[in-house]
Amino acid sequence: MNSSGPRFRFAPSPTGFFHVGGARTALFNWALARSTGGIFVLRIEDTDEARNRPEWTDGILSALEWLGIDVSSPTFEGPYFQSTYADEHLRAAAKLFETGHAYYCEMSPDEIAERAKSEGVMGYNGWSRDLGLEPGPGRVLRFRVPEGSTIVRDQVRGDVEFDHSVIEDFVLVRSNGTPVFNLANVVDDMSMGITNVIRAEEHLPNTPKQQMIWTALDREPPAWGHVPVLVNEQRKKLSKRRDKVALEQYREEGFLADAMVNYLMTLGWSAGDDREILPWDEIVSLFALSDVNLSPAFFDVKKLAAFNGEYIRMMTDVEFVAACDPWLPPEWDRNTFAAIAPHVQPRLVTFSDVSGVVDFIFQEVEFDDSSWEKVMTTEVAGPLLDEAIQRYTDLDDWQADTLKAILEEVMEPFGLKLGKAQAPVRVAVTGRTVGPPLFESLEVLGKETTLSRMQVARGRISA
RNA sequence: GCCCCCAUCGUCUAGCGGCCUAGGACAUCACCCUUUCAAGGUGACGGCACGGGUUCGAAUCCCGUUGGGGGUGCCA
Repeated sequence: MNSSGPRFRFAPSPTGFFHVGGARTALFNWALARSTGGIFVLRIEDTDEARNRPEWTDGILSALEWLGIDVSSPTFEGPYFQSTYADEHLRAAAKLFETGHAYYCEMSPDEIAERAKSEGVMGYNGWSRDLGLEPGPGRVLRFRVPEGSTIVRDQVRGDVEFDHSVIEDFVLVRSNGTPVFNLANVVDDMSMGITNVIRAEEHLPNTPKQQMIWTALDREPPAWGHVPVLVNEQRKKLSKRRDKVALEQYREEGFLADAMVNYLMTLGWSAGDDREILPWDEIVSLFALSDVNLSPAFFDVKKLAAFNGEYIRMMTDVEFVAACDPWLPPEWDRNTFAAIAPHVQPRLVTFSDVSGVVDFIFQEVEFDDSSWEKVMTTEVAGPLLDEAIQRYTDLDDWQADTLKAILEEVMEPFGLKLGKAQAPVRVAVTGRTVGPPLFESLEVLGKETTLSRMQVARGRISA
């Protein structure tokens, strides 16, 4: 364990999927841990009993791995589980009680609401503060918020001051004896030696409370850093109810981890020059909290897609073919695919689209109605196909260049340009008006299949 | 309601008092290239929320207004 460098942490609560916002927070922490020679601690905050599935932890780990956060590297530490530290949380609670920083309260939420209403105050107003209650069933432990104010020194937003008069005596331990987030979080950070807490802005209002606990426990609070939240098109915080936030979903749709990582890092941060596509190592060396923006950023899938296309085009042929593999039906011949792959690479946005682009090579053609309507109902389609079929039938040198040259000869009497002339052949062979370059496709498809498809299509025109 | 944060093209951002006639990227549109569609190239469109200050000089500093966001749990 590195005891000298800074110790960052990422503390997600398991929910069954990995939130893209969480991914960004994790990445920010990871980048900082890397560039400072520090440690990235993973702590699963599983104290809420409703959130407690062992397999969800595996999901978090594999999501982190996918993002390039190497859980087996010396920079990584954990995972720790908050639920296993309940004793420590309670010990801290007892200490706070003993030192007078906390007190017991037996008012139920209903009672509090009632009394607040009748007295015209906002929430809990410290009614049990000086009752001197001892611990007991049905009693919660509350923090005694002192007079004054707390200044949170935030590395991304500067100093933020909170007046204690607007912070009520918050609960540390529930009436059932379990610790609440604010307490558990702080105690864990203490015992794990956390020096830097970098998290989303939604935690900023919690921070004065947590800082008060640090101080009450006689410890120096960590360096805070609250990064802006990610929002949807309506500028609301990304929520799993309404928005597509599961990292796993993007992964399944064929987004590249590198593209996702690069994109996420540019949300609220930029390298400073005019580049946004840049390798992770460079991001690490350039990233600084002081350069992080202060306003919420829209998670724009369109731009993510653009990044993805960019990353796809940066791949070598071999890398591209390998990357496509999981998205291709196992029975499709990989050598055949490799032959056409260079032509599909610049046309792909996500890998989930790949099979739909080349399917005609591996399976029966299905004629797309509107494509057929568009090009096969013209007067030239039939005669042109007849001529092309005949010329192709006599051809032995079945190569893209030759196939193209022949069609150019064929089209001449019709007074067509290649763009128009290739259309009937394309629809005949692929079923659609759009697709990979035609003659290269025909070459890959082979003479026999090409010709039989052209003949079938020719017959269909007559019928 | 109260507390806190924020405010440059539609979006993500550069800008940290003069280099700004505000730069880049995505999206959109046009043209070029072209074997359809992409990719690529060129270009266009488009922004400092508003009002006061401060200053010789404000996108940049201060105040206010407006707008947006976050929080306000015995959730995390």
